[in-house]
Amino acid sequence: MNWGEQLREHDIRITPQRQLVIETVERLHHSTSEEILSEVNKSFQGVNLSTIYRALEVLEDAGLVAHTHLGHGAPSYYIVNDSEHIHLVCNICGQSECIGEGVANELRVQVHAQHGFDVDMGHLSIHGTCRNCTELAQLLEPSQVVHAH
Amino acid sequence: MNWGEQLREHDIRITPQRQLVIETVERLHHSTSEEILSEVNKSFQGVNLSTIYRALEVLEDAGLVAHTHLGHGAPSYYIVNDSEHIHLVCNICGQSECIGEGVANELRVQVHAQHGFDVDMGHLSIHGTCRNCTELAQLLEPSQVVHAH
DNA sequence: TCGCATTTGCGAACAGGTCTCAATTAGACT
DNA sequence: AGTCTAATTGAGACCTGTTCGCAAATGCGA
Repeated sequence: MNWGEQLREHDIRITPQRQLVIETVERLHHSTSEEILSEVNKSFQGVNLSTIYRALEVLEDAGLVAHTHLGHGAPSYYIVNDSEHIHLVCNICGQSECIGEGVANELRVQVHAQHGFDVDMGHLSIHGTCRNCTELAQLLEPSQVVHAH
Repeated sequence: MNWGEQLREHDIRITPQRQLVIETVERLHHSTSEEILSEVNKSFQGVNLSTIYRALEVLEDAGLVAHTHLGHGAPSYYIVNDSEHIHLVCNICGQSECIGEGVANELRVQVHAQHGFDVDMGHLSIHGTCRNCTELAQLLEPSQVVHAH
């Protein structure tokens, strides 16, 4: 099923703006609303930021895109049928890396068994300290370590 | 070691405002900056919101308090030496429940082994659908399900 | 091709958080 | 106890990310 059909299933009209948003999110893999806007505006001026937000909202409801939070700023949007992955976000350097969702399978099963809670894996962002920053921190006084955001 | 000593260790001055913030965060268990402000203002008027933010920042650096994100709005602060726990946040009803961090132990070990990444368990919030909302959703048309935030 | 509900652009408004700066104050040192 | 000074505070302007209201434009079923 292509995205046009998916939208029609949800009684959502197909517009150039929405098509642009889907294509841009797909192309950028992970992007904030501002990034999507400036990318869209490279080929079509006059598309409004609130239109981007509204498009992302309906596309998210339709299950075509999803978002997660990398860092404290704007959320990051991605195409749902991209291979499932979760994010490791470093609190110190702010960089994030994608990993397969396999490591969280045990977690999902246990949380469901023990609490009846259905984990949204795509939304899962794991914060902590990446390998690089752990190694760097060992060379520095604790007081010299500055956190991102 | 009490919090006064912990602050002095980090060359952070002890002020009535900071004491109020620590006591309030401890009393409320989970609270946003606005909630802390209005709670503090019940006993002492004139404390400023930016002071709350600055206090939370230094207390977080000193390792006394930490925050996590429940929902899309303001982050939620808590005392670190409260028994370690992680949060399940329901995307539909918006409610969150605390669970022991045991279920994520396997995740932490694997992420460290495979990626050298040190998971910040206190910051971990797991989003998804709670038992209640899963059951309710089965009684409704999909289109009737309205998500929180 | 018409009709109309949906969608858009635009600007104002809002929420959460940060910054600047003058006035105050904690705490080290007489 | 009194002095000094860097850290801290209150007040308010400002910034970023997001939502809202409304008139004009438009997708799409009939």
